[in-house]
Amino acid sequence: MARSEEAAAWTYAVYNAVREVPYGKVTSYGHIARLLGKPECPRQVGVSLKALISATAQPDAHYNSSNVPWQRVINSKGAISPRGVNGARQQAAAIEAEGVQVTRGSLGEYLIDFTSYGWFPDRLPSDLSEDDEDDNDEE
DNA sequence: TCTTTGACGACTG
DNA sequence: CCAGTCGCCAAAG
Repeated sequence: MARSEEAAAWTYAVYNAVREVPYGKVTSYGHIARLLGKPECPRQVGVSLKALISATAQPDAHYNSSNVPWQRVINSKGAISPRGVNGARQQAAAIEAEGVQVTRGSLGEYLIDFTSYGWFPDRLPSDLSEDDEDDNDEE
């Protein structure tokens, strides 16, 4: 498959995986990458989420900022990635709205306690269903 | 067309 | 604990 198609497939896979993060829970870019079988590409997860279309621009898009819980993905340090004061603040507000406690670091970072809110399953719930077949080959 | 820059993260010194 | 390196690769300059 062509590179562009692979890129698109990866992006959709990221969106689908993020959709499985439960309400009120958070996970990391790296964990999403690991769940998708590409542990070396946490950065590409960020690239995909960055490309997520805003719900305001396209309310009916199959994937947009309102039907993909992008706010539940933070970095491995348990902090909302800086990227721009506005963006981080916006994400903090969105995740707090789900009841997740967000604290401020000494440098103004938004921190979330993985012990209380982390979601790090070994496999995606949607993949577990395929697992009840007797023989299947993983990816 | 080539170079830089990131919503990252594991590893090294 | 902090800083630098590397893998990855789509966008932006």
